[in-house]
Amino acid sequence: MKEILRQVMSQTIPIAQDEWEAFEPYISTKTVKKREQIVREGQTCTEISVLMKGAFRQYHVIDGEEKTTFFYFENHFVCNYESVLLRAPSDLVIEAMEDSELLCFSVETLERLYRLYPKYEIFGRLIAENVYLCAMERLKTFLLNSPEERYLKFLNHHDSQQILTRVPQHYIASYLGITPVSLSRIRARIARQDKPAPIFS
Amino acid sequence: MKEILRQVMSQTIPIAQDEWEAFEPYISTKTVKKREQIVREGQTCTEISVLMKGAFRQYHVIDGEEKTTFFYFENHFVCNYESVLLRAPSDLVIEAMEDSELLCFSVETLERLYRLYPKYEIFGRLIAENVYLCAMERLKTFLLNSPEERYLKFLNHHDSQQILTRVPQHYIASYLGITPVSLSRIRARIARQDKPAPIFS
DNA sequence: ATGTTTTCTTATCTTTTGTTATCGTTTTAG
DNA sequence: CTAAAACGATAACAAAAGATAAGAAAACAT
Repeated sequence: MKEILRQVMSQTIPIAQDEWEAFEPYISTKTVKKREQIVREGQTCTEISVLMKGAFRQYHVIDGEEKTTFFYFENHFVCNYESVLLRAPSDLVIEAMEDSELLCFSVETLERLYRLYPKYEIFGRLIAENVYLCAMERLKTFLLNSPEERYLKFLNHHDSQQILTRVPQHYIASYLGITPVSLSRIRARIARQDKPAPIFS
Repeated sequence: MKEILRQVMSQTIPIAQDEWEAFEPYISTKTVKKREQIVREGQTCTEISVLMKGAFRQYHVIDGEEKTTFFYFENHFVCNYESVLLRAPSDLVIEAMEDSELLCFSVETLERLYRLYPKYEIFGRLIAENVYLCAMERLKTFLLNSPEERYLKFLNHHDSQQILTRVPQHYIASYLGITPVSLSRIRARIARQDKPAPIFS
């Protein structure tokens, strides 16, 4: 089970046996029911998780409205990275969309590893660089693409069959920065273009 | 002169004398005329600069149109960080808005320092974490704020007197993800609210 | 200095998006 | 299993934003 985390981490940098053994005992498992929150508003995030099974969404509450800003799926790191880095209370919620299973370790543990093994410092940098690239990718779609293009890119990025069945559409709309009605229109427009009007009308 | 770079770097982590001396000889200066490009489309970015004097903007060319996506001012690092990290050709241009002066060093130099002094590895991580926080801050304004709120936040973030005189308004509009006409309307709306209609009309 | 270019505002028209409401369907909870 | 809630498509109307053009003002070049 924990081997999966090692594999996920090894995607960035190989980890030697002793380095892994200093880490492994500090990893715990967590099971979470649908709608449970693993990061709450106002609470500082001190744990980092890897999602083994299930799905989460992240949202801000603005004027009583939930604005979905991120999705988490299998094999991805789940945490409010901003809250971790700034040691500041979270301004967002991370909530399970399905019953889920996680591997967890504390930020404290990671920082201890930074000091013990320089390689984990590199790991920390690669993680930061990686989440930066993701954030930029996402930012660029807002600056350079229309909502429709944004939706199509979103589908391409994920397994579009899977995501459309696992994630309610109005969460996706929020994620794309548009209203559910608007997304519904975009979908109708795309469907119309894919299947042009029949010759005999 | 180069001391300023040391100061900028020391904002993240203190740098010892020997660590600095391993770096200092590899820093060069560069003067750039207005409209000159220091990062070109299609070219991989291999240099990191610190802006001593002047101002730059970063833009993507989409359907022949220049979409401004970032501004750089004094004491900030200037580079296409994505291109640096991925060692991939730049999809954007970084161009001087004013005659400018830079301190430059190569990515190669930084990576050599990573290997020589672990502290530079930490420095690299802190830089990555920092640019991530900036990217997220910006992303959130698109997801959570209206164009008008975005404009007001933008003014608060910078010296609003300065930025409005140094940066053409249509660049700002592009940066905010709206058209110049739209920004002009927003400004008119704000001005109207600030100075309500006189009693005698 | 002066003619040209760039920049900003404003007006008009069009398109897109948001808002609200309705309806049928699906999901959820007791 | 059934009532209630949530979800998605669609329509109608309102609001906002884009496109375009015209004109004034500022910046720029020679």
